[in-house]
Amino acid sequence: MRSAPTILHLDMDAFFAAAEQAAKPSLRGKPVVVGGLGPRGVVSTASYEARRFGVHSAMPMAQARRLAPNAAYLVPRFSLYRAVSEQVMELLGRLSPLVEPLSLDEAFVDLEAGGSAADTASALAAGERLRRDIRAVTGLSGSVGLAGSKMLAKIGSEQAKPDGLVLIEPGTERALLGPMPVRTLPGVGPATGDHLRRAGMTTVADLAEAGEDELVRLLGKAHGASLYRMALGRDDRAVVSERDAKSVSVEDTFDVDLHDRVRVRTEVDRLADRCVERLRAAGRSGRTVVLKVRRYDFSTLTRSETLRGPTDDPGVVREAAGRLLESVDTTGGVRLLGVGVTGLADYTQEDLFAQAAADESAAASRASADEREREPAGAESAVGDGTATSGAAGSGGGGPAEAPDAPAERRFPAGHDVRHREFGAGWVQGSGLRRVTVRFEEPGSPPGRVRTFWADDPDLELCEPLPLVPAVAGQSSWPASRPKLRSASRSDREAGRSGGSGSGRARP
DNA sequence: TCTGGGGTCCTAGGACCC
DNA sequence: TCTGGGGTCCTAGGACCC
Repeated sequence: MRSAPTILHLDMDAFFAAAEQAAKPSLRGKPVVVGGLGPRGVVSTASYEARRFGVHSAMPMAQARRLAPNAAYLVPRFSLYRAVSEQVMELLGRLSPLVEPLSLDEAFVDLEAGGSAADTASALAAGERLRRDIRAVTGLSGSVGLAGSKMLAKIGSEQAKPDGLVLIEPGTERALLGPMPVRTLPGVGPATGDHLRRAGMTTVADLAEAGEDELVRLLGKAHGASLYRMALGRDDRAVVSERDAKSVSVEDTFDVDLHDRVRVRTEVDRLADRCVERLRAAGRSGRTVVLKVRRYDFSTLTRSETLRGPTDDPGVVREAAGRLLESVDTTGGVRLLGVGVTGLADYTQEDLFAQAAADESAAASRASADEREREPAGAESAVGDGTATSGAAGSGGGGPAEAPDAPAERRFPAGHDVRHREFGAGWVQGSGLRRVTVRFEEPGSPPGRVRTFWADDPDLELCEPLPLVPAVAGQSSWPASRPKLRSASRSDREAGRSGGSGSGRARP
């Protein structure tokens, strides 16, 4: 607890949706929903316009479509959000070396450690200046909470939303928290909330009154004790930058439940490979392999195996995951599979035995891995205009790995940026039936017009997201414009492969 | 057409060791 | 040895967060 409100919490407003609206002028002021477009997708972020229809995060997409049929539905574009996030984090870094990112759109900043504020007036000034800078550099709005602790700074930014700033003066915490619902406190979710309500506690004041012993009895040692402290407004957690990841995992939910054991095993292998890719990219290795299985009835189980030493070998992880799969009953169908690695160490291969054993199987399996790179072609549409938006039905089993044997068709995912040789920059409003509908507009432009092309039109190229605000001299650069991004080279590859057949615009 | 994907932390029981 | 206790590792599951 500090006597001055020098802990800042920043939370970008409806981040993914707001970034899409900034990128697509025709969507500004309209309901926008970002999330998975497949049959089992959920909402990542809804714009404030969409929230008025009752759409919110984690809601099944199907329900969102019922509530807001005319909203624009877009898949997340993480390369765009990461680029904007880097701009924002760079601005935070100017306030203090002590910045703790919580996600792409959220962070704590220790203003005192940065020497940028030591009292209420200067903290307020820093917060307001930050909000102005964020808008100038990214075109987006963020909300700021300022307080003497992390918890209250976060509660402050929540209260400030959207596009505001709230400063909680140290000393006023208990009076402010008292009447609030218990769910306001971090760590109180649906289960704990119910638990407390059944015990007759609905407000933060109720918790403070109950006392620590009662809360520990109810919720367990760690949770009870920390909740009691929070209820009193006590929170001494420091802002910490640079936390090492403790696990790496990947998982896939399939459009249709998997029943074929062989197919399940194949998917586990692919997930193991993807997991190891990420592990290696982070320069780490891990000792415990975790398999996650969600069955047809949503029951979820995990099985884990700890190796003798850390590994980053795909063969070793595949085989461990495969062994774990043996112990799982999958009759009835599999909805989700996941493979993870924990017990991370910095990249050091200690287990030479495992390494040697793995090398053989890795070599064998790698040969077949290349065959499965393709993605399914399908019909999808970004705008809720009644167009069908089935997600890539494929031939039978469904799911992310399913690919038709038809000649490769270029994919134009709804919402992604494209460039046309004649018409310039735009984005994919819908695709399917070998056609692509593009709206030609970009961040600085007025709302643009729609045109439709054949999917194999050589004049049409998928491209990287554009900056949301034109670059200004002296301002931070646009991270996405750096050449290292993988997806750029990938779309080049795909474009190169589609040559041959005749081109020309379609006018359906 | 119910329910994503990537994480973190905590609990609890059993094994195993001293 | 009739009976104790603590510490650590492993495994499985659950709550929570964005």
